Parts: sequence; C-alpha cells; structure tokens
Amino acid sequence: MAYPQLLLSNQLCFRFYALERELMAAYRPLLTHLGLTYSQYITMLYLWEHEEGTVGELCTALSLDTGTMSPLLKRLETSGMIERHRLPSDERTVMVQLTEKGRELEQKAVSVPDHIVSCLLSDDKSEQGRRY
Amino acid sequence: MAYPQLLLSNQLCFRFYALERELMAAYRPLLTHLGLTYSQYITMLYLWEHEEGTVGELCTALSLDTGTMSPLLKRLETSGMIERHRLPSDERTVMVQLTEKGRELEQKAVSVPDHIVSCLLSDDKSEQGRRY
DNA sequence: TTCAGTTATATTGTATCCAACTTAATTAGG
DNA sequence: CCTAATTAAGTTGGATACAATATAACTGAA
Repeated sequence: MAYPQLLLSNQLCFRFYALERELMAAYRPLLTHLGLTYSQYITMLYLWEHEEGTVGELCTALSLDTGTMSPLLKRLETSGMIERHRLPSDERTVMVQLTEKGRELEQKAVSVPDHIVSCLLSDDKSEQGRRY
Repeated sequence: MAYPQLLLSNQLCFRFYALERELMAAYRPLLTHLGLTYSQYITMLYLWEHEEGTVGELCTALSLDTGTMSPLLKRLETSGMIERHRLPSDERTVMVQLTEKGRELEQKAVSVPDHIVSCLLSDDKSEQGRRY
C-alpha cells in the first residue's frame, strides 16, 4: 500500500467518471426510442428552448468542440430533425433550426426526465440490471 | 416555456455530463505528461494496486466493456507499460501484468492527485484557461 | 484597395465507449 | 466420448470527444 492517494477507491474523479457513464446508460434506452443519442438530446433541448442557434452558440451552451458538434449536427440533419443554413449577412456563420419533425419530437421527449428520475430512484434491479 | 422539465438549465444530468468532461480536461495535461489517457490512468491505478489482473477483472473494476478494454490494453502494451499472457490453466483468460517501465511510472503519478486538487480549487484562470 | 490577421465552421487523426458479433477454449449433459 | 452450451477476449461498426489543421469569409490598417 505504497501510495494511498493512488488507490482507485480513493479517487473521487473516478466516481464521477463511472457515474457519468451510468447516467448515460440510464438515458440510452429512452433516447434510442426517440432516435437520439445523449449529445443529440441536449442539442435538441437547446433548440426546443431557443428554436434556433448558430453552431458556435450550441458549442458554447453545451461546452462542446466544433469537432464534436459539426458531425453531430450533420447526423441530426440526416435524420430530419434540423436544417442548417449559412447566414446571408455572414456566410461563415451556420444557423441551426428545428424542422417540423424536430419540433414535434419534443412531445415524445417530455416524459424522459420523469422516467430517468424513477429509474435512478428505483431499487428494482430487474429492469436493465441497473443499480440505483 | 412549454416544458420547464426540458430546460437545459434544469438538467441535473447535463451538469454531471459537463462536469465529467471538465474533470477529464483537468487531468489531460497532467496525464499527457505521463503518456497516458484517463482510461489508461485508472487501468494503471488498478495494476499499481493489484500488480496484475485478468481482462475481465479490469472490466469489472473499471465498469468498462471488453470492446473498450481490449484496444486500450493493446495500446498500453505497445507503449511498454504492461504485458499480456494467456493463462496455461485456461487459455481463454488473459492476465495483464505491469512491466518494469509500468511499475516505475507510479513514482511520476504520485503527484497527480494533488495537482488535480489544487487545479480544481484554484481561481487562477490564467492556467490553461480553466475555471474552477 | 489590398492583404495580413481574425473568425466560424468543417475536417482529420487518435482514443474512448458501447452494442453486436466472432473466435477459441472450457464445461456439462447424455 | 461428443456435442451443445457457456465463458473470455477480441473485433467491428457507429457515435462521441478533443487536438490540430484546413478553408472560407470577414475586418481593418497601411
């Protein structure tokens, strides 16, 4: 036991690391049902709240890199949830907007937070084998 | 404001998601100095503590899939930190062991937790531009 | 006006992650 | 003894993440 500060069980950050993946695993089946990943889900949360936003605004709001956001938006566009248009006033800037299909998805997403809460609070290990 | 439960600012899980990436960003420069990623770092933490372990034991301890662990171990082996050998008693099982180089790395890793703590507590935004 | 510097986004390369599948080895039941 | 089921790793495919680079558009100073 040379270095107690290096014991895995003493690593607070490892707990956050593991917790984050457990949370993602709790979301995954619910979001798969909506055809979204978690990153795509929070992107949609931003758009349901603001209706539109530039790529840069999305990156800032979600603390994500353009190297993550650009291909993510390309997939959301492919699945018909959003549209991308460059601004006439500044052709460098890309405005992301909800499509009607993307707007309608909000209805189906409303129940997600409640499902997550009951999933996180449930002691029923039979469901997906998760332990909360 | 149709659905307050869908507001990004009300999403506890999003805060965990963002926090986890901030923690990883805090580790990254320290671990890069050791030639490790965070996943590789916690794998080494396990090995420094237990000296060796099977792939399955590592997957269980770190809550990771073999699809993550196998290529990760391959990279640690390539960088000379570990060796992999199949057990003579059960050729399906692969035992992972520290090399001398991997064992020596522990000395350089001892300061990592303290650096992280001071990084997380620091108000000095000048260092790496992080905000804690 | 012109071009050097800046800005916004996209692309490339490396490394996770996980789901699903494959392969090889072991075990168990008849 | 022999095959079906199980087990342990590895592989493949799709989607993040981020660093570094590229590209195109805009801005400003000489």
